[in-house]
Amino acid sequence: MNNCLKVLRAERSWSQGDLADRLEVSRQSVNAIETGRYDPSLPLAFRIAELFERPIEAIFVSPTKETL
Amino acid sequence: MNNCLKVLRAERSWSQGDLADRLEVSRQSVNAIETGRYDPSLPLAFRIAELFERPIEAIFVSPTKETL
DNA sequence: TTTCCATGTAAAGCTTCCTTCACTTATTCG
DNA sequence: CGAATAAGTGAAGGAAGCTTTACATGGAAA
Repeated sequence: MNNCLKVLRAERSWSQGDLADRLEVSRQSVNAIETGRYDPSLPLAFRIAELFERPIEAIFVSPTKETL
Repeated sequence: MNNCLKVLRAERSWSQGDLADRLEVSRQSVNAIETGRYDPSLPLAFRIAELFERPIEAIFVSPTKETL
């Protein structure tokens, strides 16, 4: 599943470690999500959405809704 | 995590099995999510949101946002 | 160059999600 | 009554998310 975590993070000049601390997950988890190796759990997706003050749908893009 | 799947499903007079078919998961998964035994994965949450034509946040309620 | 920080990734292990099979209970309908 | 459908749950196993430890690479800055 595509996402714009990297962009949102860069806008704030946060490292992956900074973001991981705020989300209370490991730096490797943030990296894996950003590089598309796996999707976050729903609870983690909610924490991410709350942190960036955006709806989940504005951060993660369902594969069935990708632009063609 | 709280959700209103059961209500949305009842509004359409679907059984858990009906909903499971539309989501392409097992009936037990639908039941487990409805009864709060576990949260759906993010991809499944997207399919649910698309099926009911509502944002994820209108169906699932983050524990950090529950009404007190 | 050397040091420092950010990033990417691998391995092993645990937890959570999801499956199938199976059984139980309740309700409805003939 | 008996038959059928819906819902809830348990067990066992596979897949995915997340952890810690560890190492490699690249860029910035001294």
